[in-house]
Amino acid sequence: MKQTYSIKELAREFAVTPRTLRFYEDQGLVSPGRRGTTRVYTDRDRTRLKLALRGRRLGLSVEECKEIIDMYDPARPRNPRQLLRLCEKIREHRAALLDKVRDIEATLNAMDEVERRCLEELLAAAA
Amino acid sequence: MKQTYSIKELAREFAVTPRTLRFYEDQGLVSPGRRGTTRVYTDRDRTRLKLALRGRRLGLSVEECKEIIDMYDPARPRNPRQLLRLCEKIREHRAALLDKVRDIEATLNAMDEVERRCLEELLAAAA
DNA sequence: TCTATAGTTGACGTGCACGTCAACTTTTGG
DNA sequence: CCAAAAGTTGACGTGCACGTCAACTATAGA
Repeated sequence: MKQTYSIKELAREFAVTPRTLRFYEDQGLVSPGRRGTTRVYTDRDRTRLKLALRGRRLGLSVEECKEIIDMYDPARPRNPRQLLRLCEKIREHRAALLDKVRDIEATLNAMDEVERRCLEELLAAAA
Repeated sequence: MKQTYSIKELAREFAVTPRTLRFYEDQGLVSPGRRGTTRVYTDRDRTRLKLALRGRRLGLSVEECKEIIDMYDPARPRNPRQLLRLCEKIREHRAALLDKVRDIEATLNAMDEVERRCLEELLAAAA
């Protein structure tokens, strides 16, 4: 459990370029500290990056990732009204993710069907 | 089961603009016929659109959607070598989709955790 | 101390996926 | 028959997510 990371380290770990990490900083997704002029990423930055990249892979925009991650940030203090809003948002996001799961399932089913026909044809060709 | 569709009809059905459908045609994703100069979409076009938009929602590029849809097209004749390639590709795509499912599951778990803490806090605030 | 390596800030470029006119033609309902 | 609605082809604009220099600075190891 290292506490800090260089930009190169995190870029390599997450298979992105330093440019991407600087871009995400511009967008307010992470705010690494500085040692002199050099960026120093904490575990919190690393976690936010991990979540952001996960969101990106699922097709979310950087802005959407930021909003969600900010909202879910456990360090953020909240009043009951905000907590209710958060619960609401969670339900929305969950629904959106379940929609995606349905898309994936539909695609997987279609792929199974194609594969089945594919194997059938191979069998017929082998005869 | 209508056989043909206007550009407006399909745009409305899939909640995109006609511009998008023309763009997809430029990219070779669909090739509707013409009645005079007006586009006439068939059920095949409609199916390809449905698959394409599903792919888009999952974060694929239009080009990727096209490749996959072309490859899976049942109307396409294939020799055994191509069939084997297709099976290979299906395995790849399936693996990619399962990766996405894992991302979604991880996100859902994180959301459950946030919701749990959220409800706890609400409970504490109510006391 | 000197050099190689890593890091920094601009600033401009790029590919993608459309949006947004404009100018025009075509089709359809009254 | 004629107006309104729908459709067409360019062509340029836009927002996003970085890529790609350039020019410079900081730092660490021999």
